[in-house]
Amino acid sequence: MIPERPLEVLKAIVQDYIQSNEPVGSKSLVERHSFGVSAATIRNDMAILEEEELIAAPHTSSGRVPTDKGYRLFVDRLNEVKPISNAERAAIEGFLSKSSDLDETLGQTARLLSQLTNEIALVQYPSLGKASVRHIELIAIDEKRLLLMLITDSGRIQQHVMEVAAGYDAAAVEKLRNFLNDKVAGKPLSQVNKTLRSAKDEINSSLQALAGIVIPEIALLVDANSQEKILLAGTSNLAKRQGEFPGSISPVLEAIEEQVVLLKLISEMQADQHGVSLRIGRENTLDALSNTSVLVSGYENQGSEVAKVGVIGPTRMDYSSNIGAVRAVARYLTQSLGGL
Amino acid sequence: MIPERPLEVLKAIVQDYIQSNEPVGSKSLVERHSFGVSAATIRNDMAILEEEELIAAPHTSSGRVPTDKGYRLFVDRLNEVKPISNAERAAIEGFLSKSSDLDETLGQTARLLSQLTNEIALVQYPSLGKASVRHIELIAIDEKRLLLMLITDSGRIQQHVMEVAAGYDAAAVEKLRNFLNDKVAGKPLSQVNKTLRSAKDEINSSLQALAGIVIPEIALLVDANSQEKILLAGTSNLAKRQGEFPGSISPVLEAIEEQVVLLKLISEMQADQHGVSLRIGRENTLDALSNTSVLVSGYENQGSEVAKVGVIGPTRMDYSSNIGAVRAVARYLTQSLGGL
DNA sequence: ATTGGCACTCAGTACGTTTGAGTGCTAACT
DNA sequence: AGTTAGCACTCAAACGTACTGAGTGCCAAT
Repeated sequence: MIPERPLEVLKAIVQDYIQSNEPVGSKSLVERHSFGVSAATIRNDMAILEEEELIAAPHTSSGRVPTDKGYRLFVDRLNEVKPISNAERAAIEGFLSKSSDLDETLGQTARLLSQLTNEIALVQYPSLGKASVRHIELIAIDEKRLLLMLITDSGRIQQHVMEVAAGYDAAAVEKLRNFLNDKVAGKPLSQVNKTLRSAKDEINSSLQALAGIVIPEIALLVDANSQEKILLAGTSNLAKRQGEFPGSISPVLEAIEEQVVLLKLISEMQADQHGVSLRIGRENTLDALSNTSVLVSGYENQGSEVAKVGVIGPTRMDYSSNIGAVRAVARYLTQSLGGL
Repeated sequence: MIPERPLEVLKAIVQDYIQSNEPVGSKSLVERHSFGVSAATIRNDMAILEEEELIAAPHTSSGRVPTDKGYRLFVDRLNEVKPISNAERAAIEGFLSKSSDLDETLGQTARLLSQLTNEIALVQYPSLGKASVRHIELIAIDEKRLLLMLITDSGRIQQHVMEVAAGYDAAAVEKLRNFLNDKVAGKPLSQVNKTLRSAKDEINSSLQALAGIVIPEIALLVDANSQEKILLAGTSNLAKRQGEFPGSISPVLEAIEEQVVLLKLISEMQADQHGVSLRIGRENTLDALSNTSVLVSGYENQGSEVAKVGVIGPTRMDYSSNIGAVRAVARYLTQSLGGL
């Protein structure tokens, strides 16, 4: 395998390049790090690294730049995760403690993470794939309108207001609610629609009219529920650095605004030993993201449901800090949601 | 005042410049439009326009570019609003008809408008300033948790799940709900907190513990309610055109991600004769937006509440089309929300 | 009021030169 | 065998110079 010193050289190259955004050459390397050997020796080591495709030269005689493979080795074997500073920790705690509802909390989290990392932050809404119905509520708002609520065992609540023909009966609403809860409470969301469809016939004929309105609305809520969603923040962070970014940033922005694609991408990613999961450059199957790295960590809502939170930035990102920040934010988010 | 032909020339300059993004000169002007006069004459007219600061030259000998003042005159006096195409109308109707809840609808609207205009779209959440409480609902989810809901007369619903000390009484919950509704139903949101604070003493002592938990939560919901919010879409549209954009786009992105500032800006804007409201370049008090125009129109939710929807783009934007698109989207949005 | 003519301006482009950071290789050294 | 100094070589970027052409401004003629 590759001997020790060349690996140290790779580490130094990655660090210097992340800092300066300039291809780094042998001379500046020996100046800034104390290898105890001369530039010529470093050059030999760099030749080895280049042989292994861990670094590459943008053009024939220039400094070297890490390849995706180089970053990967760096992250996996050379990089110590930098713990977040106390100030940052305080910021996270301050931000998340005053959260009120889920939307608010996730929005805050995204903004916070984008400020912490100076990258684009993403927060996936908790998936409801495995959730089941805790309760269905029907409330009369006024003479013509009913409020339908769907409460899942993960604590997520969705509601919808329906117009119904005037003059329904309060007792009927009560009856229908009890009927519905009998049928679907405890059932996983995925089975709600089927269950209700087959139960339709059992309904007391006096309730049929009302049920005919309510049941399709339940179906809508269930569908809306299972549709996943991603929140973004800090898009300007990418724009701010368009100079340091190879190529154009607009395909990147387009790609990540395309929720479906992004969801697919992050759902494919499996957590590694750090509890975080990282795709570097072309490791992303998306062409538009071939110059960016995607870094995510899972967080938990109510102990079981899991979704992801993370950042997207140039492959030349500060992995040490970002991994620390993403991990910390995911942890605090889990904590904050547990208490919701 | 300025005679007729120079105004026609200004119109042509604006149109050509919007199309080509090149400073436009007298020669190309006579080529592309049939003024029936020679380039030299057009030059004289251009001298008048320059005198009036309606156009300016980027450098001594080059074509002319409209100034903010030029765009303003163009929009106010020369521009016919281009009605949206049938295809676009169909797209809007298709999109908005399948909306389910408010969040969904507004999100769709933002995306739609950004696609229609190729600009950044913004949608303000309906303001709740004048809304009042229709109903407060308290529901027991399980032994330890209560669901609190706040329903306003505009149909917006907010909910929050609270942990309460185990072993509260179902009857007590019922009582507290009735008490709360007696006190605040029909009251404007702005008075809810005050009313509840002064009503605290009237509460039956057996309910005090529960009320002590619930009332602060209501306050939180009210506050969250009155906090305004803006949705953005199509940020990549700006990045896509960074080439045609003078200066850097990142201050712009930063500015519009700063909700507070943006809210202040659009709330200052008053609708003009077209039902839309437009700030061109430096007319925006924000420095960061000195190269952009902000175009908004009001929409209505449930007949009275009003919020804004619009686009942000370079001053060099297609005002004809964009005004048409924003107007149409605002109209359809009002319509779609009316039926919610 | 309009026009053709003309000198003038200046961003942009093309092209050759210089500069310097950096490489790769070899031969000497430990 | 690993390390090093030395050196020829490469090439992007910076710089300088010249050229081009779209466009102006002005004047005298119509």
